[in-house]
Amino acid sequence: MPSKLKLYNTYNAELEEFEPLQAPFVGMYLCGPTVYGDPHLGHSRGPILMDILYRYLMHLGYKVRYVRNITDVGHLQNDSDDGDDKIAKKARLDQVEPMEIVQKYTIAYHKAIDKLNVLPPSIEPRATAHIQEQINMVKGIIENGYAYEVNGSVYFDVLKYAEDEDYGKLSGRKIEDLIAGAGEERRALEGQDEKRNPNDFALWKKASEEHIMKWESPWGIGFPGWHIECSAMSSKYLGEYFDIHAGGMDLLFPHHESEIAQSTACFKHTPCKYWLHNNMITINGQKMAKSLNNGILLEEMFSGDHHLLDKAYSPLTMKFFLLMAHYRSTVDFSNEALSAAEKGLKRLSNAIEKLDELKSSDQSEVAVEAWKENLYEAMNNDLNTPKAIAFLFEAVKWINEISSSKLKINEDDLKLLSETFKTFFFDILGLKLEDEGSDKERIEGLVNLLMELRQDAKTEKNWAMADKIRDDLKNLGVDLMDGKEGSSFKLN
RNA sequence: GGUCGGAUGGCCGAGUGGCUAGGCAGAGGUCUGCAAAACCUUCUACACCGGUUCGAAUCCGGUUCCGACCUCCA
Repeated sequence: MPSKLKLYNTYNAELEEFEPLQAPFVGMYLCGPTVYGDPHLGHSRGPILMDILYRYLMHLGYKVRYVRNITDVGHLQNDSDDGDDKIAKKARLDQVEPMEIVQKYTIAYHKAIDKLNVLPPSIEPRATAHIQEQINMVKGIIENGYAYEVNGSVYFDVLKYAEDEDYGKLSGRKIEDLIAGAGEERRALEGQDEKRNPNDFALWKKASEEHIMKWESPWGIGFPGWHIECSAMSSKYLGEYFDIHAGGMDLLFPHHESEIAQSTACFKHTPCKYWLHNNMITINGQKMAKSLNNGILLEEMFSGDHHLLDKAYSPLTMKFFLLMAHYRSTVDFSNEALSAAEKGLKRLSNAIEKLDELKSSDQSEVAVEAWKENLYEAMNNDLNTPKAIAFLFEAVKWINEISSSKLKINEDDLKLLSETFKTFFFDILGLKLEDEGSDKERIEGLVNLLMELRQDAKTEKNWAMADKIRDDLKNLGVDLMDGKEGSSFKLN
């Protein structure tokens, strides 16, 4: 292998060579979804990024433990809310148990994510199943003097922490700016009067009477602060210092910054070595927001049932589309861009299907070895999937030319080309050939029969009949193509 | 307002001091009864203004525009 994997570490704001703490083992953590609603586009990018990383690390021979949590302790509903637990609130509206909501949307999340051919994580812990771990961590932080209790709530003492540690390093913020930015409005917000400093954040919150999801703790009945769950679960399953922690850029501050502070306050060192952050998704150039009425659920994307979508886009089209952009760039969804991805993926898929039928020659006019190195080089350069895909398209051109005998390749090169192409397509990028349905064989037989009839018509120069067969089949979603060696067909 | 990131051809998107990114769309051609597919060829580019340099889309400064975060919550 010519180069080593390099990842952009947000923590140091630079590209760094990836060195596992304890090779060949790698531990990685992704902040998972809050399961109080149907999964939308924004829920897909993190898992897809991590899926690529997970697959690639395993491909490189690492033994990876991948932890992706389910946040099932919701808190506030949204910015206009009044302090109820997010999940509990919805539960009351729907007259069901909170865990029923959690169950429903966890399943919805899995269903949608599975369609993207994303591998399941090694461990998928739930926040509600780790309350004790969270309490223990809060205790540890209090013992170390970085948190204080007020009226049954526990807050992290940011100023105290900032005296000893570099608070704000991850998100590039200075504590002075944060203090200066604390305006009047903040004081009006719930719980602010209990804090010593507006920047302090809750580790444990006292639960009100109506609050449904609550637990006993040394500080009374309450529920954990948001940030602590990831710290508690990642340290439990990956250790107090692990390799990779990832999430969306929107989580950089305050969530990840707080995780670092909590872990450092509790364990005396940062939680992990590499921080990866994927950029956000926009739709027609605008961010996805309820107020803009442009939020798209994953199921809506797959069914096409949304006012901004011209048609349905398959899960793999969507995955491929996301992979055509680098994970640290924003990616803009539009019908035009999605259909471009759809056609591009088809081009790759067609090439894969041709791969096994290629004939080798004695000589080779293709630099397969260098091409393979380019592919790895692209992946090693901070998982540059768009570049890797560009190289796959280069190979598509070769495959097509070899197929039409315009280019020669010898047996060894063909084998290498085929193996490498398939490895990247299936194993590393996690793509699949789109399912053409279970009746495939029967359809093939039927279409072959019609093609024979059409061939007879053509022999008799009965063009009207030949065209009728072709056109009617096209209306049924079967495209006929006449080639030198007879006709072939493709299902749409 | 603060912090950070971005602005590439009709669309999407890599790249980076001198060498074709790639996909989609467009144009011409090969093939074909016609068409499609495939292949070949090809057009459109680096927001704006200065500067550094033999040379800048790439580095530096400024301008404009866009995005994320900057509160409780997730």
